[in-house]
Amino acid sequence: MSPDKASNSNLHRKVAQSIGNQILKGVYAPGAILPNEADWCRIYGASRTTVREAIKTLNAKGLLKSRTKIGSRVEPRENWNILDRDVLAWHIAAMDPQEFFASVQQVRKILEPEIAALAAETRTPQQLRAVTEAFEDMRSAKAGRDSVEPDVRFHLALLAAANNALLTPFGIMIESALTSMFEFTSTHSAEPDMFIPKHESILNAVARGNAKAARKAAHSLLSDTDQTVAGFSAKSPTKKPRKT
Amino acid sequence: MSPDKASNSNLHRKVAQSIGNQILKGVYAPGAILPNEADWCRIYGASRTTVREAIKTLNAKGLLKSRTKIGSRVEPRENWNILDRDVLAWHIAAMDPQEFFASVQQVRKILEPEIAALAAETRTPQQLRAVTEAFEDMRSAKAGRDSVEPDVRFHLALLAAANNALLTPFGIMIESALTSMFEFTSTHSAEPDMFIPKHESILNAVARGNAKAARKAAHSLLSDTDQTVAGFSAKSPTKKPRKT
DNA sequence: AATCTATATTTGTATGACAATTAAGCGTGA
DNA sequence: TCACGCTTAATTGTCATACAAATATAGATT
Repeated sequence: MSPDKASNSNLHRKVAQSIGNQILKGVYAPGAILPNEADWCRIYGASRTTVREAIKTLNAKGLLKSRTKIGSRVEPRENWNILDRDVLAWHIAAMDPQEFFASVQQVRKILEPEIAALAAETRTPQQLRAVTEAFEDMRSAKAGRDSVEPDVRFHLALLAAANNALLTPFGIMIESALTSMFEFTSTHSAEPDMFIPKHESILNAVARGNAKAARKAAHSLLSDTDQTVAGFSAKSPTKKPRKT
Repeated sequence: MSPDKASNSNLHRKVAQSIGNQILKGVYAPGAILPNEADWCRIYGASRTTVREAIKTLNAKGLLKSRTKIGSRVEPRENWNILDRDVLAWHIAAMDPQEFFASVQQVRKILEPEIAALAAETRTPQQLRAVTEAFEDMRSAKAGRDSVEPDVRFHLALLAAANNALLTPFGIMIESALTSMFEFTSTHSAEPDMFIPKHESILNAVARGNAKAARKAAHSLLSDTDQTVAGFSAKSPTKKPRKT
């Protein structure tokens, strides 16, 4: 059916991506049994070795559980490693964008202020320098496609400076969200300059070690982002919602 | 060296667990190149097929990246899927327990109040029922080993009721934390009865749809948990800290 | 009706071979 | 001396085939 572009080499990777995409799209729902390995071999024209490696990959990401004589069964959603880079990409591809942004913003509003606060309290000089550099690059890039990479880097550096390993998986979410959000903001030509001072406030608070101010500044930035999202949300055509 | 017990069947699983454990222990640091597949075959007395499936698993969890002619290189920590069930288990095995609990509590204090608030706002009747049932089971179990399972279920049901897919990975963390925390609280004979009213407050707030009260109740429960952790932290012998 | 047994299906493991990729060393020429 | 291209060797990637192990299902037995 869907060719599932997957330009990258590595056959087992392509197969994994294709099957993963189908699972996230709901072609195979949680609880369902997948076609067996021989079937996949025929479908993709690949050897069983290759197919098995693909399926092992999906097992490792929590999408499947394989058992002898049974086959591979799709796991319940709560076991999926949604913050895995690949799984998140498949998820985004399968989901209504607005719904996704709403989920992301909800989580960001919970986490990022606290991340900023933690960063203010625990950042090392090195970590502060990383944040600063990202900010400088962001400012000098000014606008356009070049500003998105430092922007992402800024938020990731902040996350790293929070010094809590259990929070790092959110880096992938932030990365995904900011880059795909840029697709919209650039199209809709929202001015990026207004965000620079907000970022600067966070940076300064973290530099001063002022957790409270960092929290507040991060909160303020997110409110602005919220408005941007709401802006293109209102304009963009509504996709049919999925109930799952 | 370490036999890495791994009682479960499936040879490739055992191999993956063993290698994964070694990576989390720091035997192979980020950036390092692992022994090649032929070496692992000799080490574990397994076929290359099996070893490759194990390595694919670790690739899928973000611990490794394999490339032709290079071998498998350990990825930087921020790419590790730390909230994956296996990775988290290896992490716990490798880490100083106190340090781990500190990280967990930090995250819980950030997330759980907001999760409770979201649950109050968005829970379906079914989801509320799941939370209620968990609470009832918890109350009837009273104490001992039987109370930990409903306790975990309570928190997971709450998480599900928050209706945000991006938060679900934390279920694994909560599960891990509560069960291993129980190892201590039972040993140190902390009374579990004092927690029941706190859970009840959360349940009631969620039932009433009162987000603010739910947030406050969850916060209050966590403060108590904090004290318990601090309690056995003070008593338990200090392990030598690891700088990583 | 219940229990055991045989069987068939599916994943799990092993072996051996060759392809594809590419780092590193070598050589050639400017 | 340096730069560039070529060869080579090391490692993962893919394939084909065979057999082992687990276990749901159906059938036989009591």
